[in-house]
Amino acid sequence: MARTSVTMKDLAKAADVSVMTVSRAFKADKSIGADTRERILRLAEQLGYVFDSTAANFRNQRTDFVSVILPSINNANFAETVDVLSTQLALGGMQVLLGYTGYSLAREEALIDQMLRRKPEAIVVTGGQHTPDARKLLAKAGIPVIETWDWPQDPVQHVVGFSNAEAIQGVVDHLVDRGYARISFLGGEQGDDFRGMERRAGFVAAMARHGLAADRLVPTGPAPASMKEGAAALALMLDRFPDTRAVVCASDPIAFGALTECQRRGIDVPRDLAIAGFGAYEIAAISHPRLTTIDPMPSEIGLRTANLILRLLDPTAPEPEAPEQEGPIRIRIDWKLIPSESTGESTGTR
Amino acid sequence: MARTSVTMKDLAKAADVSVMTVSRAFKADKSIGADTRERILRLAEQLGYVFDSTAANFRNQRTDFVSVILPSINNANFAETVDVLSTQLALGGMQVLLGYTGYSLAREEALIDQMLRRKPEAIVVTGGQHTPDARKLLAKAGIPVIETWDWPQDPVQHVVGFSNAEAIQGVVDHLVDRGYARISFLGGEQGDDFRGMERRAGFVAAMARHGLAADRLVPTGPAPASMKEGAAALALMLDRFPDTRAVVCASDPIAFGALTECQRRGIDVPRDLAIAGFGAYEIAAISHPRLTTIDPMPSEIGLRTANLILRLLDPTAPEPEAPEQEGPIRIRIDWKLIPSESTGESTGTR
DNA sequence: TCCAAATACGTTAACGTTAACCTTGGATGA
DNA sequence: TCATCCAAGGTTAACGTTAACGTATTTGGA
Repeated sequence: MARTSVTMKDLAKAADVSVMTVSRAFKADKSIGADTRERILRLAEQLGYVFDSTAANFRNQRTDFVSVILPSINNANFAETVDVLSTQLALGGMQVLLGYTGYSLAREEALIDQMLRRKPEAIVVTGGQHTPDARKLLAKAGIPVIETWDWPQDPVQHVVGFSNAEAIQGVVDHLVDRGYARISFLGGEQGDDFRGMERRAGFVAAMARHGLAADRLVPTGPAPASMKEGAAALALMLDRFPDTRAVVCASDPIAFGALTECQRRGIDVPRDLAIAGFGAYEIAAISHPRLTTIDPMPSEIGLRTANLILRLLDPTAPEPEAPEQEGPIRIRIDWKLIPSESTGESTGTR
Repeated sequence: MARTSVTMKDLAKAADVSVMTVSRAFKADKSIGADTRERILRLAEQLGYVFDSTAANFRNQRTDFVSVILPSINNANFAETVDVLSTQLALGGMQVLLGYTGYSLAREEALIDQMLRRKPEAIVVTGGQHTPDARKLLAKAGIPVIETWDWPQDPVQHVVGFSNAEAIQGVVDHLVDRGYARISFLGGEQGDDFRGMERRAGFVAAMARHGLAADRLVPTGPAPASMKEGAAALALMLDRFPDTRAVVCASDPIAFGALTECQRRGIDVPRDLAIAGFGAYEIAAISHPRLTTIDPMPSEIGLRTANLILRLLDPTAPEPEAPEQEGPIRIRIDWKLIPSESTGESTGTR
């Protein structure tokens, strides 16, 4: 904190008014003369006064913080959600407090505990999977809790998300529709990577629904899966299931890694092998060939989450019938299948 | 903030002790009996008490916040710096406050102003370019100011960065070394994208140093340049300077976009055209061919910045001779050239 | 002309926690 | 046996801002 901090008291003395008048000068308060306000503001400039939000927040019992907990910021999808969320909340005067779990539920619990001490107005978590203690903390926090990027079977409170399993089924349907049958899955098997695991489960379910064997499962390492791991997984897949005609990947980085491995081996995509990803990363739209993928609408998630929070915290909002309990809000995000070059043209059975 | 907040006062009443004793129970304070502490902690659990850091921070005049201002979080390089920085600072009990400028100096100024009101312990900015008012705000903030990801000619205070111009010269040297002469540059021309512009300037200077013409400059759009813009820029370059044998790109996304455009056109990289990027993104290490690039050591920047902050704020640090003014610290990060497949083998003049 | 209402301030107390200092009842040692 | 010390607490006041309320002074309408 600044060593020599000029406070409102100093300003008041210099302007020969009360501290309250100074306070009013910095607010949209009409019960202060225009000239007085201007004089105080000019004086503030001169004395180098900086408004102390921490004191104001403390006094008002309102921090204007929103805690956002995510696995990692080093992921284009999460980054986009956070970008939009932060920007939108900033418009409402709120500041996001970011925390990273490193894909560990234990760290998530510790983070939630820490975050709650900062008295945020709301807390946003990624995924619907938490430790029992984390759930308890969230439930008793007394502030809006929003789970995102998932469609929890038993939500804590509000939800802005989608079913990863369903989205993957969209990919499988697309491949089956194009005539593919011998389909492998790359990714998601390890420990705390619940989104990856849910995508794998969705793959298995979708294959079963089509009467196809879903035993071509190739794991990648613990989350986050890198492009390199995608390449390695494809190599492993070719070794174990050489007659595979299409691969569904748990993420675009995995898919792109797999694509590069094909390029190195002279395997033509999609002629010899089709590849589908997940996430609609920038790379999917420009790689050669372009990757078929699922767009989970990360900016939509960020936007809807921000707007939900602003609405929940808006004191001027029209109270519903039951004054205190409006009930949790569940916003389902519509993922979009983006069919592209890497899963080829529809040409009968393959 | 939680509707019904249990305070230390409530806890004190329940435990039949003074508020101060409760406070001590939550600190590493030895002047409290082990049994009393345990009793209070258990009671806290029961009553659902949550420690209020905002009050503690206010009372202590210490927020444990560090403001970090960057162009965008949706950039793997910045994201990595922030990831490491946040994680490292969290070890010291500090929380990062993130702000995004969207590559606009005007927004940077507004952000700095807002951030300073939160009374952070230190402020980290990206780049050495600021509006005059922003500079003034930083200089008078009374807290450590660290400029990163750049090597400012006139630093505000501390610096953890590198010269983008020099780094690009490393790329040019590498290309010239491999025998390339007709070299184009893609990227960096627009408004507030100073890092891109500095890289372009570095390119021009390096070419001049080698006695080569540096007139093959192809701009991309305003920052951040996308892969798609990289592809478009390459197309434009081929049109304008068809005899080009190598392209230096202001970033890896641009370089990868250019690479895909080559693939689509049947241009063999590096046989027909060499491509070099900047940033050592994941994609550079796995694309086919792999991209020659510059690693600006983003995690190193984050780590060194975090450690610098922790050291500057550590009250137990040995005071230097002059008690108050140690003088600004300038940490130069060593970028690394990563030569790879996209700039081919050294085979004489091209 | 006179009173009510509006305008432009000032006063008081409080938000939850903690540094600094004070108090008490043993234990310790000579 | 008594001064001394320590462990384990308690008291007081303060961090900077603002909601709520109080008080002059001016304004305007009948």
